[in-house]
Amino acid sequence: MATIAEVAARAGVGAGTVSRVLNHSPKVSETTRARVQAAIAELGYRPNPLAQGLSRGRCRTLGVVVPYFTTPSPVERLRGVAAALDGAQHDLVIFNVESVAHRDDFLGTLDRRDRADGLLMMSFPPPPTDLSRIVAAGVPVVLVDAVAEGVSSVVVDDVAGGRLATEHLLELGHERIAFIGGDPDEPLGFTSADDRELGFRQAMADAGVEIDESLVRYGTHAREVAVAIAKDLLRQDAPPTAVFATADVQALGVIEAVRSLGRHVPADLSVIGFDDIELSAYVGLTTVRQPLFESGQLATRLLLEALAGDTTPAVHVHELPLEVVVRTTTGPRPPGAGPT
Amino acid sequence: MATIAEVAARAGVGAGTVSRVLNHSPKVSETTRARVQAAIAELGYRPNPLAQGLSRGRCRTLGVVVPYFTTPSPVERLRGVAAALDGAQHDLVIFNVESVAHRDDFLGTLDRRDRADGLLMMSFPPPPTDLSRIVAAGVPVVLVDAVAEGVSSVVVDDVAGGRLATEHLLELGHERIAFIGGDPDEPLGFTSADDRELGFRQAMADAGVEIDESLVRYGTHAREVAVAIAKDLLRQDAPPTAVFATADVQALGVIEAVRSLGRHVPADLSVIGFDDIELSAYVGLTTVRQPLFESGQLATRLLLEALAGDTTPAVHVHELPLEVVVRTTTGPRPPGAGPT
DNA sequence: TTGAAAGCGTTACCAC
DNA sequence: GTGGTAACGCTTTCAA
Repeated sequence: MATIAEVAARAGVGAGTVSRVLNHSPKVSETTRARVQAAIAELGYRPNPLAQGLSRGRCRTLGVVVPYFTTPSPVERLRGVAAALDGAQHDLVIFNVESVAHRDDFLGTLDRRDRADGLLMMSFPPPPTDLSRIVAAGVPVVLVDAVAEGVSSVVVDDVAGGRLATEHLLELGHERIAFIGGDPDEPLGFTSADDRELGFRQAMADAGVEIDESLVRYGTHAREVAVAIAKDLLRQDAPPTAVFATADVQALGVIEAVRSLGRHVPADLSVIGFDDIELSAYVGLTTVRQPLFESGQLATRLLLEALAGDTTPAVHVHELPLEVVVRTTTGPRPPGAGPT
Repeated sequence: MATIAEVAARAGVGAGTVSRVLNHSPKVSETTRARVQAAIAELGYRPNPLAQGLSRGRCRTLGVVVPYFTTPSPVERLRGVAAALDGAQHDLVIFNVESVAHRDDFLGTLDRRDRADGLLMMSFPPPPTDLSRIVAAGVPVVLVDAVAEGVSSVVVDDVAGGRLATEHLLELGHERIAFIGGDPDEPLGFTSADDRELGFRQAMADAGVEIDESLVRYGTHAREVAVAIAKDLLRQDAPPTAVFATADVQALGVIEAVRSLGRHVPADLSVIGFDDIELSAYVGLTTVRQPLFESGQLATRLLLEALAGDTTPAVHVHELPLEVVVRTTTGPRPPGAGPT
């Protein structure tokens, strides 16, 4: 592999000049530039990224810290990241988080420009001390689906989303509405499900409909868990006529449970989810759509901007719109469905 | 950020000694080691990866070159990669390929240890010249779902898989079997669908069943494409009673088409796919399961082995098993379904 | 406009 | 065992 020194020798110039040509410095005469470029071409020279990184203090790498990066929502977001990164001069490094230990490992070491030029953190609230250490170290950070003092973020209004979902069910005449939230023991502390619950409660209160707390459940995103919850819900004396699950993967589990009991969606149970993952369109799940792809794309753009400009862009919370996508899993409350 | 020099100064030793402590060299006395470690702890020192990389000629990074990394099969494979990488001292860099230009860009620049210590290439046959250039540069490569001279790979027997799928349908009594292969204009030159077609043709021939070439179609993995093909197939005068789609995503499109025509699976049409992506289990798709997760995991292990040992491991083609997973989308040929 | 040389932070070789 | 000191390959002053 040719080095800058060899190129310089061949072109009969100093290494500095080659570097200037490489970095499009305007202060190089046309003739030398041509000569250097010829030498570069002849030698098939490409700069060593490690050396550039060491010298410049950056490493042309974008890190994405993301829990369970192969699950549907993160994947959609990463699709957006990849799209925004296309053509940009940065490699995409994935820091997959599956436990608090993972998270702390990564966050503990990413507070320097030699590991990643910029960081995207997705769907988990970074511990404030880690975050501020990283920011203080001069590593630009953009949060997706989380907010924190001093860093830009891309979010949706989960409370409003919870309200939207609930209102949709209320409008269809449902009153015995079950709610399935996130795992309360989730170690990474995701908050969006809680916010959606808040929206659920607000909408119910606004509609003057009392919540039957026995219909409020929580569970992980494992399909079996949602299946079990739904079965239990349906076996009650007074089963719900509708369910709001705070994640599509849970909603899909609910549908599976309904079918396995020989019941039908939405005739016996209306189901609305949240996210609008790819699978949902296929299955016909009614859901609150959040722009997952766009969130990754926008966040990446913000990060690239922060990297490009020498002036740090203003900290801003970008809110993406939410929208109820009505498909086939929600319908009017069945006429004889118990006392209101 | 503390440097090795500062640590050395604080510990009252030379930088070399600190380096030795860092790299667990045995030739350091216990007392100095303790002193150095104390200094490291006090200063919160962590070595600069860029500098280490430059000096050592490696960069503790594993690159995965993968087309459409957010589609179901690659995602499953990446899950295996991440699992195998857990705890390993390497960052995961994704080189997402969506065009020949992408591919050539990456393959053109990845022939050096300063970009990635090792490379996984998934599901596309790397151009031989690129591959040999990379290998010649000393970058260990493992192929997944592709084979090439001189590099280890993890594969399945796609021909046998095509046979398996076809035999399953034949055993159910089907004879008018449609086939949906991959896009012949696919620019990256995936070959697995072609091999599966070969297996399809072999099995049909072995069973003495003639193939109606009007039932042999090709298309991309976009769902609409499979939907269109299936609709067209079903509108024929003598429609098929079964379909073998070489990818689950296509099979799902077929099912969608059947339903949209008011027909039923498998009563009107049996459908078998290939891959066994996560969605397939959910939908109940009968399919030929290939160990996607395991392929990524095994390939990563092989690569890590190659990186760890100073002796290059023997080149070997690892074949993973294939298996028909019978679920609910295939059934016996309906009695009155046309002449055999 | 250009060359020379001093970093950037490690590792590894060579003496002691 | 340990310190000193070249690399490693680039960027970026500083002079000229």
